[in-house]
Amino acid sequence: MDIREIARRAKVSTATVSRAINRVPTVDPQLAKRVWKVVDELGYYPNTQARALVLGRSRIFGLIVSEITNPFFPEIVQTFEDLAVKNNYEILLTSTVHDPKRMESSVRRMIERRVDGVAILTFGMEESLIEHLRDRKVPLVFVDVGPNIPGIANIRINYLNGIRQAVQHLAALRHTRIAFIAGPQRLKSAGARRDAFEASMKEIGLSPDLIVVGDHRMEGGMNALLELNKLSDSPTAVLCSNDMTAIGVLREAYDQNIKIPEDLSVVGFDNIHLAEFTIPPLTTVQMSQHDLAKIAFNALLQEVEDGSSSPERHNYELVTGLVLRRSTALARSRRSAATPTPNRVAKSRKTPAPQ
Amino acid sequence: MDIREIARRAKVSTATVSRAINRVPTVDPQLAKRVWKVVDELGYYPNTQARALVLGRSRIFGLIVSEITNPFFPEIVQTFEDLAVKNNYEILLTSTVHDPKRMESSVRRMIERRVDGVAILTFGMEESLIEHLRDRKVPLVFVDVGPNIPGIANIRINYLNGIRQAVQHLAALRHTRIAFIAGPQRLKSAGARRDAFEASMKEIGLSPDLIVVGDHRMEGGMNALLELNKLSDSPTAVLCSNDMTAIGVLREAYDQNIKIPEDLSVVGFDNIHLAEFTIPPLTTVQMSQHDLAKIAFNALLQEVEDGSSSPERHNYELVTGLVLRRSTALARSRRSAATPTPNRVAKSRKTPAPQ
DNA sequence: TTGGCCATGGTAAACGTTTACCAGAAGGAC
DNA sequence: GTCCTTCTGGTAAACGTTTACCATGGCCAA
Repeated sequence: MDIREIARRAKVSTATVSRAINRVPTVDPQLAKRVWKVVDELGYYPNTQARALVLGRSRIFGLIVSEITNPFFPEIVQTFEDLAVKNNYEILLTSTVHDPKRMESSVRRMIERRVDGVAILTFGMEESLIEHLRDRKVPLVFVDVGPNIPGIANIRINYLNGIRQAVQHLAALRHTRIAFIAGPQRLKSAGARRDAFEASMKEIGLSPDLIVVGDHRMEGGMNALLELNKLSDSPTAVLCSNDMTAIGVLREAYDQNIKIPEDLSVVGFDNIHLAEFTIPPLTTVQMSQHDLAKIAFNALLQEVEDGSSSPERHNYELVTGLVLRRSTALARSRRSAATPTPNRVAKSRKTPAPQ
Repeated sequence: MDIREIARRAKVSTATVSRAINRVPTVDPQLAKRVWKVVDELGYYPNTQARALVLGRSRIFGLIVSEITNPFFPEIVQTFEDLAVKNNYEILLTSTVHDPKRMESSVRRMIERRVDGVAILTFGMEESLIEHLRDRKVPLVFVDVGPNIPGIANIRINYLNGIRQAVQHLAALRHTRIAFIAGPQRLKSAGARRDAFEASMKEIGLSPDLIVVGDHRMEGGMNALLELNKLSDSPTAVLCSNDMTAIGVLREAYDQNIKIPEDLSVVGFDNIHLAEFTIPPLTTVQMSQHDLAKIAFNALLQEVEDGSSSPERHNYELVTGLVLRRSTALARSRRSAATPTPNRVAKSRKTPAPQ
């Protein structure tokens, strides 16, 4: 169904229909009413791609995340979505699952669909891809230390702040053997967290040598704790590069019958909603997903609406801070050296579902 | 940058460029090579909206979920995305957050963007909205008992199967006071789960009267357990309408110092990835998100590619089954009636993050 | 009455593709 | 050499909008 169809039935021209629909004030109220009547009767919806074609604006924002199944991201996506509906935008979501090929196809898809802007929340993206976007003048916003390409909005995250609080919190609880479970090495954001950890440790005269790398997922957290416990002088506290890792640690500790927080203090990072519901509830570094999404969206919106990308708008900073819950406690004066008895049950109980 | 620009530089017509790009075999290999060279040099990407306009196909599928922050959905979205890239589709995601207004705008957006099909994974949608879509001949696929509109593909979920297994499992562990924490009442899917519970209980001669309603979120699970424990004859086992609810139950039990599974057996539903990482790991009814997404996607794909919507393809069934982990155990012969001592800490510890 | 100005709506071009249709070249048969 | 066929590539219309530009008609002033 056409705008022409509407025009025919309302006995006006397509121009008038278009004007009526877009509420151009110069159109006679009588005519407008006639047009709207037909529109409603026929259940006509304008074709956005035709409109986009002539307007040169698609009203679509791209959102590239690294892994939608990591609960960190859905919270961002939801806020982004909320803002999108409010502003009459769509969001084109891609999840790169850390795969370079997928990153490439993400970027390609964004360009082919002629999105009006892209928010990049995946961290290991090749610079060449980003330049590809920049060359087409697609407004871009980066979260975190993106490659330092001039003219691209960056939301810097102040990791140090929150991580320093976490480390000092642990130190105040008399922990000295504090381990860090890092994220995937190629991720800049993971690197930044790790750097913040090292800096914070050194600040208070502790050596940040207990570092093992995970994968920002629960599985990695489990393995990391396993590894940490093999050490002769295993830590009394672990700081994790993200909450999912911490959840894995909690889980592995349960298997090993290590009591949290009595035997081991655990701190996460991100403060995803879930962190309030772990057992025990997770002390973690907060970084507001909501604010993050909001800043990203508005940065894009401004750039496309104003056209201008004033340089002072190009740097945003997101603060982080510690939120205390129940996964941290005073370090034991002397931690028992005996290997804790595992209560891991036989594998055979993990019956796969019939299918 | 245009197809015309390419044509000019390659010294051919736009028709040839189009044909070369789309790999039409009748075009001379020499010419094709010339075209591709220019395309690569200029970094040209076809404009999909122009293409969609003339083709009458947008290569976009709509995906309406009820709450992207519920971990159940991201797993579906991921699979959907995977299939989308493979088949050169985009997905237009909307999250209705149980808001009728958002459902309406979801549908409107889908239509305006001229999606080629819609998968509906939100459950309380008004029939009128659905008919709106059907009237425009948009291929539709429903998960679960959608309204019974003929000509719309339905993925029926066999709840009874899995829930019966769960109930029988609990009964075999000598539980007789088995409670059910239902989902939001207006959700048909939640209703179906509840019905399956009631039927399964009756089958083995137990009365399904211990039912309290939650919200399919962790908060609701916590409240529900609170309520259940107020009862004089509180249950020794709880079956939850979804895993998030179960996670809430676990969490509340922790606060109340109720040991899982010794004092209380807990069973979830959905088998989200997280269920393997709760404490204790959650026994739950499995329903493969992956399969679900796959079926939904393929149903849509077939309908748009074949055009035909053969009726036998209109009904799919997804099986469910129990997966045993560690949140269930033998019922205590006599459960202590004493109220368990809460170990809930003072509220003041829940320090909000600085901001 | 006539000329000019405003207000309003219509005509048609443009956005960037695809493809039906056609034109021209090449080659073969007579 | 002429005609027919085949193969390949070009011309132009179409997809559904928006909007610059123009036409019309009404009103007022002289």
